Amino acid sequence: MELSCKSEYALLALLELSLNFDRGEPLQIRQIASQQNIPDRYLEQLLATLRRAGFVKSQRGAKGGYLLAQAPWNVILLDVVNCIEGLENKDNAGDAVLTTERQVVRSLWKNAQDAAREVLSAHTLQDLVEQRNAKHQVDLMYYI
Amino acid sequence: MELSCKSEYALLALLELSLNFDRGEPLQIRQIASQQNIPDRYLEQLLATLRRAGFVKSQRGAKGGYLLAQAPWNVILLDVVNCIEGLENKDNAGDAVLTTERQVVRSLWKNAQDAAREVLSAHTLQDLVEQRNAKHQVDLMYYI
DNA sequence: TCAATTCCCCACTGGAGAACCGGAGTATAC
DNA sequence: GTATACTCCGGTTCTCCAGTGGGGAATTGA
Repeated sequence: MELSCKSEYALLALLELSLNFDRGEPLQIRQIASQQNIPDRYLEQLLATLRRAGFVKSQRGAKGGYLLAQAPWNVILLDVVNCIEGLENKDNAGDAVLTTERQVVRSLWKNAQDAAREVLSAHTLQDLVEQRNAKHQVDLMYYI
Repeated sequence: MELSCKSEYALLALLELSLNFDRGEPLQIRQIASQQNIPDRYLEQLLATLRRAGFVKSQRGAKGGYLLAQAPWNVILLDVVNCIEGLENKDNAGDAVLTTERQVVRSLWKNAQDAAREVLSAHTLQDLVEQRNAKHQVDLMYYI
């Protein structure tokens, strides 16, 4: 459960696509990448993962690009992170038997993990959009 | 914020030391390691870190070993994890200016992190000891 | 039809950190 | 004064992240 560059990039890309959701026009990798200072060849891979997981749709050819596959308010952030982070289910039954102490430590850790997950599962892309718009207003006021 | 082997090993070692806290006799690396299936040469490094951070005391020479430096109910688990995990404060001001979107994503992530930290900061080694004792009882009952 | 554009797929590299091993040194107990 | 056990320093192996590169396929527009 760590926010790697990967997840951050993915969330940023989805956020950009959310901001463009109404227009219906696809956004190109290049545009998203330059907007958010992400290496474009790398972002390409992440978008491929997001596409395979059904978060975005792609459109090939000239004037192609990426579109959000679902409305922003239907996309749970936890799902995105799980998808991008690979969601490796560490099989506890893997290495034979765990000592009682190990079980206790693991279960405690699971509690902490779940607390973090709960936060992520309580928000959607729409929330990010709204926060970003609110913050954008504030930033503009300071600018003036 | 991830439970690496490192942190798990450290917590297990401290848990073992907690179980031995009343006796006042030091526990040797070898004993802890074999008890919990931890490579002993690796555990040595972790205990060194814990010693430098003041969580354990060491005693050299024959009949030496490690002792808990504080009572189990005074050791916050979050502190242990921070100590062992290195607690790298990622300076957001590092790479110049962050886009509004990046700030929003980061702050959301911070919320999730804090939720996890809160769980860890709410428990001490004593809690682990109690859970382990309770679970041990249950396991014994099943065994009979 | 053809060229430009854009996504698609596979493979590779470089670096960082995790996990772990070995050896020489040093303090302590008996 | 010797065996015990920690201490410190270094090295190795492995995996994954971050980023790069090249060739191929689909679509648009002329």
